[in-house]
Amino acid sequence: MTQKTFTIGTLAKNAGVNVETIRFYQRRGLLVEPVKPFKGIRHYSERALQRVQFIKQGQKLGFSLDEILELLSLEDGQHCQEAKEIALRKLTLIRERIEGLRIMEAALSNLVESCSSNTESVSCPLILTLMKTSA
Amino acid sequence: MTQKTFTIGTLAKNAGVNVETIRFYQRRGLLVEPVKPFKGIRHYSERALQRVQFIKQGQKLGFSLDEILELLSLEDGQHCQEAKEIALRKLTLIRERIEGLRIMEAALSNLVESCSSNTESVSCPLILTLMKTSA
DNA sequence: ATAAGCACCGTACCTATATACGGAGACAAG
DNA sequence: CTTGTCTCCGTATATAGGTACGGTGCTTAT
Repeated sequence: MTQKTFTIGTLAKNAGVNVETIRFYQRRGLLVEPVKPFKGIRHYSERALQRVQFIKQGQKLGFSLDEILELLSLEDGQHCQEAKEIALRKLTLIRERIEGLRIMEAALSNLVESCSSNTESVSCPLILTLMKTSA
Repeated sequence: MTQKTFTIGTLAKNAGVNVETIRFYQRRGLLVEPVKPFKGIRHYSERALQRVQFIKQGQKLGFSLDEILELLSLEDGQHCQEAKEIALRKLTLIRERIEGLRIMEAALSNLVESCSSNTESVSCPLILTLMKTSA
């Protein structure tokens, strides 16, 4: 089984990020810097690519790099009790976020609908009102 | 009907933010700076408070201030066609985000469960694997 | 009528998350 | 065996989102 590997440049390209970003993540401890062979260049694994993709996805979902670091620590195998605590904390946060997004979703689709039955101007006090209830 | 009003300080306190943050939001156009009575101080409405709360909630849900500005523009009454377009764009984004969060949620609760039946160490390749499918 | 506590304002500074730059060495293609 | 394209590394700069500072001048309680 030949393991696919990347240079930092191809890794970055595959992940859709800048080379400097990879180096930045290494400094931040989000990625391990692979050993550099004497007089050679570093090689990155498929797994490293997955990690970068995970980081980007995590960011889209609203997590900070520090939070993502915690999530990645789960991936690395942990003592059970600690892993469970982290996971439960994140679960709570995630569920709250989903709930908040659902409320926004409802407000917006309501707006779209009232907009479709009305060619004049619309406003959406709904957004504020709904947000209040969840704040 | 006596309208409740706030000074910038009480507004900030009620919203749980710093006074400077209110001023910052004004500069960014997220809040209107109320007129300043000659030789007096500005007064903020209940509505301004709701807006600040909305901004903070939006941030928790992963929106940038620019995105929140767009969402707030819906609140202000808009020409219908434009409002609908904005709303639909945001709806797509929100639905994607919810979906991504649900995947994370599944991965994490799976981890918690496998952790409960196992007092040793655990790892969670699930997270990466699931993320891959959604990336 | 004076001292405390805000409001007002401009400007400076801070943290997180990158992105850019510049010089030196590696490597593949012609 | 040169030339162009990488990598490597340290350092500098950029952008978003605040937060702090310092001076001035209201109001308000004493």
